[in-house]
Amino acid sequence: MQYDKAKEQFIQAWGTLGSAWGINKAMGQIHALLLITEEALTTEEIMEELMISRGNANMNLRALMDWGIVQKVLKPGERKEYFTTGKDILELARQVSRERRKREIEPVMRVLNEVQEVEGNTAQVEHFKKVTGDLSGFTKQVDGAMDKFIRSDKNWFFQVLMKLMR
Amino acid sequence: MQYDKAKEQFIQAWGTLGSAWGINKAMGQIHALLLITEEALTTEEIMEELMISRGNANMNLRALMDWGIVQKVLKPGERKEYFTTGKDILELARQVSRERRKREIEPVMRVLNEVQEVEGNTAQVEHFKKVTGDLSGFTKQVDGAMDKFIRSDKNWFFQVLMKLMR
DNA sequence: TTAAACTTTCAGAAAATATTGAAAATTAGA
DNA sequence: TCTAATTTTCAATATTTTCTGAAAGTTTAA
Repeated sequence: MQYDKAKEQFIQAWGTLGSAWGINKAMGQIHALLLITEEALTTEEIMEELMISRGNANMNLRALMDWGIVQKVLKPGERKEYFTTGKDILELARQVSRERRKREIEPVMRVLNEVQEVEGNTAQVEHFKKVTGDLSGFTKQVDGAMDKFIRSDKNWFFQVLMKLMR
Repeated sequence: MQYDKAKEQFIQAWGTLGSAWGINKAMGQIHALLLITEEALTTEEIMEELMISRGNANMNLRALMDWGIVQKVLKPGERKEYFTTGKDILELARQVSRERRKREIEPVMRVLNEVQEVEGNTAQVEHFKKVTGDLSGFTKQVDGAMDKFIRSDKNWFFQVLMKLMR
């Protein structure tokens, strides 16, 4: 397979995968492009490569920086901003976990705790408490595991996976 | 908190959470409603409760059945179809993992493998192979862990979490 | 200062996605 | 068979999300 073809396919796939995970296509594609490019790129280069507008490129670069997975690089003597992303996949996964935990798990836990305060002792209410309690318990466990993963060093994850697999 | 209020909030939250995970709002809400309702419900009841159209209810119920997390219940002597969902949260998580693995991990692994066949030995191509190779390795590990989780019995998961946490 | 280089914003346009509702299809009993 | 109950489909519509491009804003160096 030709490099250009492979690159194109990879960028395309990363964009599509993003969509399934609530990340928009352009954001996924910019990230893919930065991943496979060793040097940092300017907004211009990204616009041209992905054929997107300046506004779009700018917005999604900022979003990626919000997620903490893209960094701004300033080159001495240059006015333009360059962008790059870490090439360490495990660190990437950790950062994504960190953000999703903050953005999704925390709000869900808050709601689950609130609704547990429901009054009454009818079968209906008891059932409601049971289900939301179970969800809450499960969520807490997952949250704890994510926290551990996020704080862990490089080796921990693979060691754990090894243990799980055997 | 009143039951109706708690119910409303829970359904709302479940719908919103779904959106962040590529599942549409109505689908999440129907699932939430079935979760907290012990008895199976008809399409009519779901429409009324969530104030959605027949077409919408029907489509999303079918999607939920596709995911394997909602079941059709036929009551003897009744013409209408009733719907329900399993109340076991761990089993739910397992089923969702099973489907996401099939729908997302498999396609990504396929692309990553294809794209590795890129020709050339320039620094650019070498870097591309390195990054996609790393992604592929990571994905395989995650896939393996998910597979294990999916096949595991009820106790396994909590045992593992316990191990991770200490 | 000034002005060129560059970045950000944002209203409107376009595209993608979700929803409706009524017609068509299916089903089961008379 | 026929018909009424029920489910499914799908074109039209509404809503949400994303994207564009030009104007406004900011920065730096002369």
